[in-house]
Amino acid sequence: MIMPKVVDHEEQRRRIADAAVAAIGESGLDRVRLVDVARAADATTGTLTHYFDGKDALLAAALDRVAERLLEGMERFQGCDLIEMASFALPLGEPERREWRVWLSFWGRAIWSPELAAVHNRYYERLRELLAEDVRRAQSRGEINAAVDPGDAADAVIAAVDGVGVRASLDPEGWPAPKQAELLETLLEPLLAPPTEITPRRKTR
Amino acid sequence: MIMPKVVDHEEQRRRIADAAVAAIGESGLDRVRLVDVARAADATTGTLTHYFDGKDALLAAALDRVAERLLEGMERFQGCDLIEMASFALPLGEPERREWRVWLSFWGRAIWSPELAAVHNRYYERLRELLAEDVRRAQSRGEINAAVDPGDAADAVIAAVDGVGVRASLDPEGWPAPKQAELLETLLEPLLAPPTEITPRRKTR
Amino acid sequence: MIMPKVVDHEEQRRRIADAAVAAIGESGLDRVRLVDVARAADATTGTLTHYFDGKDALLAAALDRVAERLLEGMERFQGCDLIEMASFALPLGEPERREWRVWLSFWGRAIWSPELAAVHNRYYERLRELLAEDVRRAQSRGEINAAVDPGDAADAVIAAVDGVGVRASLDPEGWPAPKQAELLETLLEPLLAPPTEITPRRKTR
Amino acid sequence: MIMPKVVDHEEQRRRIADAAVAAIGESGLDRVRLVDVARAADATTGTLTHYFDGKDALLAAALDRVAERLLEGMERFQGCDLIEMASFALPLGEPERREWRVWLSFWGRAIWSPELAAVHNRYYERLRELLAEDVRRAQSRGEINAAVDPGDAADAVIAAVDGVGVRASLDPEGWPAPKQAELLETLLEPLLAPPTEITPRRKTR
DNA sequence: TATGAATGAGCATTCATTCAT
DNA sequence: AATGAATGAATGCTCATTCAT
Repeated sequence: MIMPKVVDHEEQRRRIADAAVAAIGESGLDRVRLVDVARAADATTGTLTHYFDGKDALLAAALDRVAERLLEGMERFQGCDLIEMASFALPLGEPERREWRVWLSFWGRAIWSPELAAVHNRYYERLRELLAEDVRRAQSRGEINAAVDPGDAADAVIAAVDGVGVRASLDPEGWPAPKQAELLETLLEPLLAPPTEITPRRKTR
Repeated sequence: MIMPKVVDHEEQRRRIADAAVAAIGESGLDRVRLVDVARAADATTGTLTHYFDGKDALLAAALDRVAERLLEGMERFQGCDLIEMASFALPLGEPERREWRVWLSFWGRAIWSPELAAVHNRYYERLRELLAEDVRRAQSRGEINAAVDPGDAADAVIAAVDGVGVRASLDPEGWPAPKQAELLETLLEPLLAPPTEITPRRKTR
Repeated sequence: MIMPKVVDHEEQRRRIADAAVAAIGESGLDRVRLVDVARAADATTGTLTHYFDGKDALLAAALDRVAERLLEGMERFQGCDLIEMASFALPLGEPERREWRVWLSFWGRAIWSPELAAVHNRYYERLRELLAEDVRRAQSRGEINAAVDPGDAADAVIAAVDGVGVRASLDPEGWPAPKQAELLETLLEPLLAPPTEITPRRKTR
Repeated sequence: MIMPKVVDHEEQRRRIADAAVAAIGESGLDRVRLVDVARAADATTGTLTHYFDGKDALLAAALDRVAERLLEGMERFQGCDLIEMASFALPLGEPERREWRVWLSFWGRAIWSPELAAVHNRYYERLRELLAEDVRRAQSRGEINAAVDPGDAADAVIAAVDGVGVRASLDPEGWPAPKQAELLETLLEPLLAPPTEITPRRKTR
């Protein structure tokens, strides 16, 4: 069987989009130029236009990649303790901080761009579903008060992670990993506590 | 007695910075041009450079103004119920949504600009202090469990507001005012609840 | 007798023109701004326009001042040995180097500006006259061969000084004072030598 | 064998630099705009930035070209009588006057720019070497007094040419070709005269 | 496919000049 | 006379996009 010499179009797109993420993480969304992306992808700007209809499309693809990876990260921790799982979405280490920088940069653009906003909302929907599923599972195991609406709980987790993540991203020095985790716990523990006579879980860390 | 020559320099700076906020709110931080600000300030670009050392300095001043106003907004509600007060910081109406758009746009830049990050962090510090004060007051009135650390509670409120605000800003249609308020309540109520028989556990660290 | 409160207009013009010379000497003719001159004159740009019709006129006045001072410098050494006198016009020390920088900067402009060229040529005429006078005097004292045309000799001195001065201005490190003086001597000594038995060759053309 | 892709990068740079020289010769160094150069090079300003890092770099390249051509001009006359050769470096005709205008304009800038000064000094060094070589040759033929130091003689020629050239450039009307040549002769003939019975005075310093 | 030369609109910035006080 | 706020034309530079090879 002869492998076609031509490159896999989709694979190339993904490769370039990843390069864009890297380039954005390097110099910021506002400052990134097409040549920066090209350089990061080991290609030329001309090549980029073969695969994307202009810069906006490329950036949208980059956002998509980030969202995809964030989601995959969450999926890996499915089944774990919910708060623990959520905390892994925080910018605890340098690689995560990097992804957060990119992710956060896109917020400011998404407000003005329906296309980017759509990517964000699609991601939030999937994440919410994923989390709600976990909540339901935990409730069936009696670990979370059954009175809590799984969707609401998921939204709460999302908001808590975003809120803590923003703060930590803007002041990385002031927010080392433990401090972030603690704040997340402070916010979510009462909500996701087991429906006992209210003995909140002991802190393990 | 100071006899100002012709114009009050500081007043002009403020006026122009406010115009910048308006312009950013109109077209977005990335797309705003100096002429847009000038137009909004009823001036020319040349005038802007009289008062600011270039575009970056002007944008930083704009961020300062937004932060100032957000803080002032919070101060107005001091003494009210904490959750109620916090909810007034959410993008519930169009004017607030506008401010949030600007505020949020700056996050993406602040990550790459120490100057902007400093403005943000300064604001967060002051906000935290203000909220912590309120928490202490509520505790002294017995409205909040005395075991809760006021600073931690303040951080929690900030994170919750930011988290909900981001979500609502990215999807204004999907997050009408009541839904925002509910999510905020879901997040904060257990934490800031009166010290019923259910004593939330003390923090160990 | 009442001294009028009003400033001496001419005196002010001179003061400002001198400030312009200083400012040019600081940052170069191309880069000097009106505000720089104003600052150097301890005035504001508005004041400058009271005394000069725009930047060009001010610069022309500055050139005039430099020429004036160069000429005055030469006059002080009148009567001395001609070569010695000429060498005092070279950029031997820092203050002279400074004047030369300004003077030289104007050459590039004078080429394109009849006004500035006129200042230069006027200065050259006066300098030539002054030098020719000295040559005549030296000839009458028998110190210079009488066959030499005083005007030609003056032109030769001017050219020699300019030629050496340019070289030294472009490479101050490579042309310390003694080296400049030597080259000037090499160029002028044979010409301005006493009328020894060696009759300088007759001009053929 | 090198197969140039599409255009010869260096060739293009030279073409543009030459266009810059032409543009400077047209309107002067101070007034020349990037668009003028672009127009002269039959290109756009954008193209210029492909080949040069901004205006300064382009101007420096232009200076380099002028120096190159001046040197080439001198090389063509190598072996001729030295004074005759030197006189060909003077602004005798319109094309030479043009080159001189450009060359002279750069003097005023080089004072403030180490980069430009370096170009000038490099050129002077090469020219000095070339002239000194010629002097040595003439000495071996007995045409120039062997007591004269070739390097010093070369410096003298350079200074004389520069001195006369400046004067002529500032007042082209007053300095027709013959007058320039005569002054040059007046300055250099005694120095470069054949070693007749008249021993040139020994250097004292 | 891929390259990179070329384009040119867009924009911040500079700065001489004007003018009301 | 002097100030300095305001103007706005001028211009270098950036960079996404196009296109011939």
